[in-house]
Amino acid sequence: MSQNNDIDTSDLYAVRLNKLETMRSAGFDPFRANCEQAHTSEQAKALFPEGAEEGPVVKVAGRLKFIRLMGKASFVKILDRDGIIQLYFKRDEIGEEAYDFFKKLDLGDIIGVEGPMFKTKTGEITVRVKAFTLVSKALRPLPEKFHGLTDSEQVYRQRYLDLISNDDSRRVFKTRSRIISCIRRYLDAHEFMEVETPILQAEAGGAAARPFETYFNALDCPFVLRIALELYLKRMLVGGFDRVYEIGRNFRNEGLSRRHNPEFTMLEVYQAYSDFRGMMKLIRGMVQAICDDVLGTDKITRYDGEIIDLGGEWREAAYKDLIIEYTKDPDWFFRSKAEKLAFCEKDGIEVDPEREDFEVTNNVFEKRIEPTLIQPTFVTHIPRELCPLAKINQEDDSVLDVFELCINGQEIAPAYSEQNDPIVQRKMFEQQAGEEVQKIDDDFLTAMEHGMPPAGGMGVGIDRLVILLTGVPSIRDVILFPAMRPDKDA
RNA sequence: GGGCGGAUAGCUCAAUGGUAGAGCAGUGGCCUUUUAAGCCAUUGGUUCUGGGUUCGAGUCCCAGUCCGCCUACCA
Repeated sequence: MSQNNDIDTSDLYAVRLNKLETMRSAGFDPFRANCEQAHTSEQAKALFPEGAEEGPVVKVAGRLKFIRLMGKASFVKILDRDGIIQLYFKRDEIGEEAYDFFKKLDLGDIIGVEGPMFKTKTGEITVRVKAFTLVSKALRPLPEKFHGLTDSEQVYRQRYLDLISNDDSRRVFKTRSRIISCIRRYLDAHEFMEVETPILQAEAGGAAARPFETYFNALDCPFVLRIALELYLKRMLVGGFDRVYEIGRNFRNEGLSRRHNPEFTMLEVYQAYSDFRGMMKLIRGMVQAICDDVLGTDKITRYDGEIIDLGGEWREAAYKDLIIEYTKDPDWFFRSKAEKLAFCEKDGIEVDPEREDFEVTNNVFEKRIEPTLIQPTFVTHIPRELCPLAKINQEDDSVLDVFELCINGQEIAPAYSEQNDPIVQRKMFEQQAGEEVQKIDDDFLTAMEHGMPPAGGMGVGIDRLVILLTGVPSIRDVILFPAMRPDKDA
């Protein structure tokens, strides 16, 4: 085994490529087709007998994250899907040739090892390596071992590097996955059925948002990516699948922000013979199940240190009461638009004066009230203009039988007693259509004319729920590959 | 779309308008229980791109690219 001495030792890639060629020319394959991982780092540690000095033989595998080479013996740490485990390589255990090979390994290389476990003098469970193999050579260096990767652009574009080097990022995405499986378990246990509806649609319905446009070649017509799940799931109610849900991606061709990614994951749930009150129980039960099964606590610490208490009953507050409380004006809803605009101006809330009266009020809600709703709050009795798909309240026809669940200063889940009167539904759509909000979906109305059972329905923004439950500040922290401009250098 | 901020070694970061540095990583050596291991030596730069001001620009000015934050759009 002779190394090429002409290589530039400052070129990290060239140095590693040279090592790789040296191995290959010595007949060693640095990229194995397989490697037995009999135990993960956590499984191995769990096998260690309480109070003992020595443990059983384990086979673990993972990526080299730390190397502490001390002459004729070394400690290293490898990372696998469960975390980190320390390995001890000793020349007298594995022989001089193997030890020399070990010393050539680089941070980032993936190895498999076998050996009995022991405890170091500081009590750390460690594998005493008897045999090992390099199973995949890393040709590029890892990010800085202490600070990890912080350059946000690289974190998003090369998320794998973020996951390798930042523990908290690993925690967040594992938690996200567990939250979603917990939601499925919860809904399945409540006899809901998971369905899949079209993402490619001729018309974007169920919400008012600008869709992404595409073209369906075989049908020779323009198509869009869905902006909501709602209208197809309600067709399921008509079809007799009276408890359905879908967890899927929605696409909205709009701006990006700390709370918005153009593709985002929605859960929508529909339960026939229920209503928005039933949805309250469902969402609270679901979130508290996640607290129990995934988080092990119902107190969430936000990135700014504030505690959110998800336990017990949740506050209920009527939209109008919140507005009156904030504006300190009991007659707010009898004021003219001009008076409301004057209030906004005085309060520093930017509003387009062309907006409808109810939109001016809703601006006050979104800008001034919603951000203050940190503790879970069901906002009820929302003005009818704000949603064309919900039932109108029987006592007060200016409001809807709906709630918007706000936690962490964000809207987490809106829920309705779903509109099932096709005549009223058409009228509501037509009123909206005047404001060029959404096109009337005649197929949907036809379905409803066949009779849709009374039902409660709810949409849960999964990304925002994960933001809340993991305590991170931005939606980009909970989406593996957030939307970004293509990298020209790539 | 608008405002503000950022971009320097593979990574994390320094550098009054005056010779571009440190730590980690790398390379060579020492070290048989380390914990961001330690010690000695050492390689590594189109300072995002393009213009301009200046005797002299990483630093000042203009334009652009990308990223972040705020804002706007967003039921």
